[in-house]
Amino acid sequence: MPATLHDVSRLAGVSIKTVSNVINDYPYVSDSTRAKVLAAISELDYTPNLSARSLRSGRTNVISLLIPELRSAYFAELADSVMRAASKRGLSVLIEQFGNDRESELSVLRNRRGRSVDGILYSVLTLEESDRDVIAGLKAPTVLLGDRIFNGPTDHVTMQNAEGARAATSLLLEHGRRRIVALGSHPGEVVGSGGLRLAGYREALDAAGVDVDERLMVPGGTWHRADGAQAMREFLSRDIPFDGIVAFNDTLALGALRVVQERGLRVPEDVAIIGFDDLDETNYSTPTLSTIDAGRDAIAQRAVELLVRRIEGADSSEVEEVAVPFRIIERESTSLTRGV
Amino acid sequence: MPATLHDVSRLAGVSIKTVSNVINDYPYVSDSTRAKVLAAISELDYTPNLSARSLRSGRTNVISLLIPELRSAYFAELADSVMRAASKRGLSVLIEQFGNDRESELSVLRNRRGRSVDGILYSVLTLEESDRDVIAGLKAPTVLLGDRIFNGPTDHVTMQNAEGARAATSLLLEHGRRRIVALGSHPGEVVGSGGLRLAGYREALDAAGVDVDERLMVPGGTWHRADGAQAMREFLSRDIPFDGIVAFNDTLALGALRVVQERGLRVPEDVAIIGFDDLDETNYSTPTLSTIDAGRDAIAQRAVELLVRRIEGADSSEVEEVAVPFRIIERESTSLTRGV
DNA sequence: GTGAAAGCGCTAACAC
DNA sequence: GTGTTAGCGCTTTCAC
Repeated sequence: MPATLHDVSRLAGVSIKTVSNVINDYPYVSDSTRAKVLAAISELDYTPNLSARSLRSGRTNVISLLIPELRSAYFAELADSVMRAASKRGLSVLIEQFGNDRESELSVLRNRRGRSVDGILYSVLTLEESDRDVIAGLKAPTVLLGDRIFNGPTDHVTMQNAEGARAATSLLLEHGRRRIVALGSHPGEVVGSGGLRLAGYREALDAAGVDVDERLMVPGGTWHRADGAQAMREFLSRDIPFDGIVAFNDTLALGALRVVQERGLRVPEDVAIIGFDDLDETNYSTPTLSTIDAGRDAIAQRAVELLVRRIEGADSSEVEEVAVPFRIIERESTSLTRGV
Repeated sequence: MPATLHDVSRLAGVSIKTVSNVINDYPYVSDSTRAKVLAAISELDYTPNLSARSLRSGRTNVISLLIPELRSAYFAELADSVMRAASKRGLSVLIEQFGNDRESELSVLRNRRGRSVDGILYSVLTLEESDRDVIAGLKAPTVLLGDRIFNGPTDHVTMQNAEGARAATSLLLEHGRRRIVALGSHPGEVVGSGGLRLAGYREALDAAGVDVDERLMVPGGTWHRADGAQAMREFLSRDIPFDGIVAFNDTLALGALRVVQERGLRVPEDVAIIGFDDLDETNYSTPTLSTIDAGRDAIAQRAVELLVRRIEGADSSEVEEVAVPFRIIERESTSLTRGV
């Protein structure tokens, strides 16, 4: 039976309010009273009951992070960033996974009901602008991450997908590559990270006056390593000439890297490869992987910041759209080939 | 202002108790009453206030998972397994990271106080048997994971470290390797995954009548990829002959793999490598990595099961020590070398 | 089958 | 500076 405020107040010989004052750092408590109370707290090993506090205050100090899956390195690193940012503000993070298909994503959104969190960070995977009512129906302030829904009902933090992909593609072009595979595009997709990155790829080719060959746009399933490997195997079997790969995330790139080398092609000499996300791992592949750092850490920080603002309610201003800057990181998989 | 039970009862024209009965599937409610109540709930978009429910019931339906860091693939995969197991039992998981050193681990344990969770799964990194009072001081039923504390104050689920490492080493021995590096050992460590795996390594060598060479025991820092790479660079600079590596986790193995290949050594021809953990990624390295599947998924399931038993309080029996079985998974990094 | 009412532990308005 | 007290929304005992 854990001790309550009441127990503490009795032991310290003061009222319950005084104990509460001490706990909440209310300044006007005499030093001697404070000492008595602290002694009682420590003797009883008292800890506040957070459920009671939440009930009373209407705040839980917990936020939810909705992501497709934690096993993906990108989301693990994102979750880590979010937890650090949240912890600075005294918030805990409850992670909820929804998998990789639209049905389970919808179902998690609909069934989570008011899970008694103060706010929600939701990394959209498959939903679209037309699903905005599902998002508006969430029972807590929400900030969207990801790139499928713009002008949604809530604040939104995103990365510069098109610009990043454009820079990645331009880098390969500068290195003299002309037959560049876009790995991870989904046929006909215009929104979402895939669609936007594909647009950036096209822009770069156009700007350089290089023909766009639809056969070089290789779909990448759910962007896992196996998808990258599988897609490249299939692509290689079609004997289409190529000398570079812009992969739409690092995991795809690493899968492709493996397959390309398996076939005896050298990276970067025969095929230059660049990914997207700057996962820890890209520093340790053979060769190390060039990539776009899309600003995952900044995204987490801005998102938590915006969410806290909404939670505090101090700010009922216009919905914000924030795009954080990206950085191009060149490593071995594209190096030493300038001017070829 | 969210609707309360009271609002619902008023709209449905019944008492608050009846609404509560409907929500909690109490059987003796007439169909017509139930229908009225459900209609009111849906009209008001009512969701129970979990804080109030927790305050009243003393249960939060949340468990904490304490791990060193989510960015490590192993812990991301473990967290995923735990969340799935927990979700089957209606529990949410609050992940708390404590980093990689003893001080922060202790500090998180001490300061988390009664964070109002029903139970705690704690993956021990640096604490030892002598720290058992810190663990006993946790304010909720706890199940330990990992391999530093046996005969602790709580249930404990572990993997077969020594047996797994022994099997891994034996595999290389069977392939004719005699100069096998133990990567990730910490000098003088006897407890913990590192100490146990090193013991298994020694056992295998002894059983095969192969001399143990202390110079082949290479420390691996915090078992990250960079540690594996760094340790192997240093080891290679010392020109000690070797033909195999038993790495104490997959991440170390992947870091080592990279460095070994960088130096022009062929895997598995010149150096056979085997890891530990069966990370998703080991299927996609070049070459694919042989490894020990230590049963991460089974560990998560058993741990949640044990924790739930303690939470329900139905069972105050003896503390349990559970070791889940392991599996050896042979891939390219050790293949084609039998009998060399 | 349904209703009235107590109380979980805390915070904060208000009184002294 | 400190004490009293109402009430957050829910579950549950006990009447009816």
